[in-house]
Amino acid sequence: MEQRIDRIKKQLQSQSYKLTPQREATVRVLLEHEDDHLSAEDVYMLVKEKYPEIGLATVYRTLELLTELKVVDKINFGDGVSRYDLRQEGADHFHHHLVCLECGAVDEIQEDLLGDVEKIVETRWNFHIKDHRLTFHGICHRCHDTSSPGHEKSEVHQK
Amino acid sequence: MEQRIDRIKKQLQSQSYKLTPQREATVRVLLEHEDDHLSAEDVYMLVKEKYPEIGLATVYRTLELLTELKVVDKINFGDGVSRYDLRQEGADHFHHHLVCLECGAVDEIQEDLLGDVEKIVETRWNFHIKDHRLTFHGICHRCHDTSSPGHEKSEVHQK
DNA sequence: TGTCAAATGATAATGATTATCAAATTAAAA
DNA sequence: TTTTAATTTGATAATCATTATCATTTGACA
Ligand SMILES: [Mn+2]
Ligand SMILES: [Mn+2]
Ligand SMILES: [Zn+2]
Ligand SMILES: [Zn+2]
Repeated sequence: MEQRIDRIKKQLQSQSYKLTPQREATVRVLLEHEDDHLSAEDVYMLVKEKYPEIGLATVYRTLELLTELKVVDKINFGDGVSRYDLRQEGADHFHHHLVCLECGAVDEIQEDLLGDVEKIVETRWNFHIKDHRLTFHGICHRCHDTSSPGHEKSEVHQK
Repeated sequence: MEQRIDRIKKQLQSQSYKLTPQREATVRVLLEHEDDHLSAEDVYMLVKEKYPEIGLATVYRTLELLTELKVVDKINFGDGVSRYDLRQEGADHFHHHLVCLECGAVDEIQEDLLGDVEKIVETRWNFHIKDHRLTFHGICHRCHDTSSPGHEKSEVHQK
């Protein structure tokens, strides 16, 4: 955790940005919720618990900055808000998502899986890939397994 | 074209919706701009040319309805607006997109390409796929081919 | 300690989308 | 054809996420 923050600090400083207390508090929230997909508002609420003076604009600015530095990825699942997803350190590709239409859960796929597809796109479309977004919509294993009557909703659902 | 509209009409009627003149005008605009990725506002402007009395709210409602019927897919490329993309008739999967970071052009990939990946996701994650969204971000063939000095921007760029 | 750019927080502004509601249209019933 | 009831529409207000503004604070450094 501390090492992770330290590396982000160095990354900021390498572009002559400072790791202010507000920025650090925001990064800590992101690290502590690595598996979630928080909106700016979500992050704001969580940071406030530890750093009540922080302003919403600062959270937006910090998330914007972290996106620029590729510390986080900004993603949109189609419910009118942007969500921010911490990148795996050293991962050269953004991970994929499984969005459940039943319970709203968002699960992650860290494996690449797209190697062959990207090779085809690069050569056949002559398109030089820098990044990608892959999201599957469907029924998650929890909703799938459970027989229809009275299966509870996941707590990980959006909105 | 007329046949295509006729089939959409039937699809609407099968759910007891009417193909009103406003809806037909909207569908025509979508068909005439099949390769583009229009925002609601874009559609509104274009429909107004043929049907000036139409209201913006009606366009939004029509696009919403067509999304429900899976005539169009709603997609978000990360510039604060939703875009509406006519589905290929009979295609069981939404097509993929290539977004150029240089000129903003959005190209389409109609081929599936994801067959193997989906098989893996279905079995290994026990996730029942209903739909997907795949977008590559990178440098398109036009910007790639052209040597850096003075290559013009595509007309297909967003915003 | 004094200086200056960077960063912050409060708040106003913007812009896309949605909600509201009275009027118009439509299809079916009488 | 008239009546009726439900659907659809257009104008406009409301909402909500995000961005812009600006006065104040902070931090690094001379
Ligand atoms: Mn994720
Ligand atoms: Mn498309
Ligand atoms: Zn589920
Ligand atoms: Zn390009």
